Amino acid sequence: MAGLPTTAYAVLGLLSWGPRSPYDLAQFAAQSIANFWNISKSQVYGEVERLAGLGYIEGEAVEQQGAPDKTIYKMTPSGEDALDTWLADPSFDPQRFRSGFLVKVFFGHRMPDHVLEELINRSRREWQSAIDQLRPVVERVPSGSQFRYAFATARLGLKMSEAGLAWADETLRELAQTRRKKK
Amino acid sequence: MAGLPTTAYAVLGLLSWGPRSPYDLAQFAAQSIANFWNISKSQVYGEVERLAGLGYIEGEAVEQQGAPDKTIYKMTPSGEDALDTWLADPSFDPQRFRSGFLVKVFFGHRMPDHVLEELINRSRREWQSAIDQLRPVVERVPSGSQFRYAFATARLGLKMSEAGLAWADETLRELAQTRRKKK
DNA sequence: ATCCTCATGTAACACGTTACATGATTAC
DNA sequence: GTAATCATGTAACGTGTTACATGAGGAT
Repeated sequence: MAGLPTTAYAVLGLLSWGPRSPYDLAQFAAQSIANFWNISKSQVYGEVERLAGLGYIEGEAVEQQGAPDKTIYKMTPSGEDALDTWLADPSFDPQRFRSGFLVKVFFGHRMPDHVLEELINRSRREWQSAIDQLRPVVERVPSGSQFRYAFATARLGLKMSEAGLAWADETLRELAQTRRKKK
Repeated sequence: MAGLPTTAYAVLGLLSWGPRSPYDLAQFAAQSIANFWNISKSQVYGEVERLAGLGYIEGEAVEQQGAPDKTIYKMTPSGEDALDTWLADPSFDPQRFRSGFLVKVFFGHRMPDHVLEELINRSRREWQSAIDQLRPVVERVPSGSQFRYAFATARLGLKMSEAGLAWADETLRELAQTRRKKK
């Protein structure tokens, strides 16, 4: 039934944690769900527009000095309903993993070995830094918190990154071995 | 100065494995790189257009009976150059993971427990079936093959899926535990 | 006979990113 | 005092998905 894109519900959901301006929402999104659902700043502006049109949220103009005026949005009861209805539907939006890096690896037989190696090394660093960022988050999760599900997403991110790191190491070893043989 | 989107190079790269029609290319893509770089049918038509305009590939019309006529594209030498130049550049296009499912989990505190559980169960099945699909591929990789890098991407997919499965199991256990406490 | 899928392709639209714009602070 | 960043937002564009179209062949 519903029909709004996930991004719309994501914005709505973030607003369920308190009123915010689009600008703040974008920042909030970047620090919370961005690892598995990135939303660009402009998209947020678009979505609040749509949600307001549907009556799911309401905006209030706030004048400021020292910074441009802004609009702060907050959920309406009808927005809460919409969010909960969406959440109650267990239909499974397929997950997409998109990696230009892997496209290059896929054509690795056309690449000079050292370039492939450097590429994989970069991916390794990338994953390592994701791990460094997520590990502390996952470890300091308050176990009884009502937000443990939010943290669960970080746990998955961590596991995925660890898998990526392991793969990079494994593949680098294989590359080194191959090169030794060729010599 | 490159500048083409990854999708274009992906199509070009697939053509490096032999001439194909856009329709066949789309199928080929679906069976090879789709796990980390999905390309829709219509996109393929668009990209061959662009690549042909750049002189990277050439199309030849083929008449058929019993099926609509088609155009078969093949790489030109200048296309090979373009592909190799792109491959030689180790710049790192950041990987994006997109999962509406995780967005729901993120707001799990608003969901009835059994819905969350069902959702995670679905993701579990999803990952399990990815594993079932990838494991045989990874295991029958001919070790000396020039295509071992292509298989390496499947290995990563497998590791990622295993990580997802482990997470689902872990999270389901946690959920069950929480529910027991609440009773 | 009818319906479904295959093989080919096009068109419309929605999603998402990047670049632009602007005045106020903060940094050097 | 000049440059970078912050806080707000808009506009333009490119990417990607979904729906449409069509005739032949296979399935029931």
